[in-house]
Amino acid sequence: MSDLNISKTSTTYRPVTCENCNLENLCMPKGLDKQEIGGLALLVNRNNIRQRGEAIYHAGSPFRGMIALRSGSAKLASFDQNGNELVVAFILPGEIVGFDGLATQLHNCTVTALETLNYCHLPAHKIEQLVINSPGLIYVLLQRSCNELDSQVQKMLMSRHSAEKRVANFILNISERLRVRGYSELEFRLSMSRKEIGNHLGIAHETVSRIIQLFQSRQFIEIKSKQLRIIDKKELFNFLQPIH
Amino acid sequence: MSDLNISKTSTTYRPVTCENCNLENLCMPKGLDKQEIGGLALLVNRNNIRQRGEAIYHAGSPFRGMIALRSGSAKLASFDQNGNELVVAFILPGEIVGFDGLATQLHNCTVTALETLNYCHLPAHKIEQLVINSPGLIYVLLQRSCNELDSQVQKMLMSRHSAEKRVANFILNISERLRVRGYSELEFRLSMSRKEIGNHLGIAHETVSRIIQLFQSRQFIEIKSKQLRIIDKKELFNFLQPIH
DNA sequence: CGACGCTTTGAGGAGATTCAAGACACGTGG
DNA sequence: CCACGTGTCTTGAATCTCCTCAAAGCGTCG
Repeated sequence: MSDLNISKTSTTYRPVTCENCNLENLCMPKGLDKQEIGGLALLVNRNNIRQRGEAIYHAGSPFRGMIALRSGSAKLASFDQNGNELVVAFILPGEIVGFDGLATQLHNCTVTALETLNYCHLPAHKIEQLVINSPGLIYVLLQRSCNELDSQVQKMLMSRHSAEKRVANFILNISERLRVRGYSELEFRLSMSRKEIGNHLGIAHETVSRIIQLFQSRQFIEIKSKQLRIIDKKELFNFLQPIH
Repeated sequence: MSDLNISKTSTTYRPVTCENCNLENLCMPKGLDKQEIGGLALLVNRNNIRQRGEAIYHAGSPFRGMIALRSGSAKLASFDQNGNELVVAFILPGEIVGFDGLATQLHNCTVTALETLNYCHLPAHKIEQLVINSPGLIYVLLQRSCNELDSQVQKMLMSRHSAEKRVANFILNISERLRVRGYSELEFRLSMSRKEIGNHLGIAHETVSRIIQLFQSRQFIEIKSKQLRIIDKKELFNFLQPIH
């Protein structure tokens, strides 16, 4: 609380709105005019926090609206009829979730914090207003949704490849997404467990572990627990080639 | 041409538009008011035809717009860097494709006719008009896109299961989609090859063949070449249960 | 009718899983 | 600050599912 007050009285402080959000062009406003961004700013709830293990929304619950992650990371997971978890995606800052509930008005997935995170929330009941007042934003959501479809197809393509290629691609994919968002692309923390990685990639967690050790033994990466450093990006890319 | 003229002078003839399309509630107009449907009718090109093996659009080509299949069937396929095909989905009447090009304005996938087909086409350049003139339609597209995402997650869930469960689920999935669209759910023609089924399900075509024969030997189905009859739907469902 | 592709069936092998057990890391409480 | 316990991670060995390769049968279309 005291920290917050200091910030508020600081001369450099400005409240974070959509206009000056540092996720510009990564979150929803991409491609909108200033008027529309201003309108969006009035609808969005900012600065929501979740601790590791806490959910933002649950599978089966009514559609909550769209969520834009500002910091931290999360996993998006679905469940089969027996309650087995399927990790659909890992979510990084600037990425959006919520599409899994938009069509049916019931969430298909659960979003769970992998570490302390902060997010913006566009409530479901305000989306209808946007259809009339800011159709451009709905179009942006449509584009985002289609981006998600594209990346699902990419994942489907990867599922045809060996476990080694999947892990190499996974590391490079996280690296690239962090780079685009201004984080270090060569050194970062894997906030998810081996089990969650394996679940997401469709391989056993023991296999993930073996392959990570293999990459380390070949000096492609250095791994200490969850801390990852990419030593030889080129060799990781080579792993994706047909010869392997 | 002469057939067309006969139709036009026939007293029972009415041009097919979005207002009287027999795909009502399956194609895009779902949830739109009459004015919007009328507006859409002016933008859509109807009665496009492709023969078996011909493409509606190709991966890598500029976004053509949205396609609603009216009759026949198609496959939606992506390709990896080595040109290997990945069958992303099979498309049945009333279903929509085109999302793979909407975000990037370049198609990610190729759509190929599996048999003679007929489709409606909403051209790409007219979609921008819709954002302003008929935001409701963009919202419908967003919902459809999210439906696609949901079904991709379902496919991801199935990929965790055995080859037998995948084939059982595939047959039941086609059956259900045909039923919803008013076709026979127990007897139909599989317009795709075993190879394409295997590619889509992530298993070898020999495995598909073996499992289809297994199902036939157990009297769950009857298969003659591509003609399929479901004899015991319940037993196919049983195959999806954990005990198997 | 011949050729080609699709489908079926068999045999052997490879990659990944499962099971098991020990090492390690982390958070808690003494 | 260290001991402790729990969950995560690593490593090994045996097993299994499915793939690959091969060849024959079938269907279809020019």
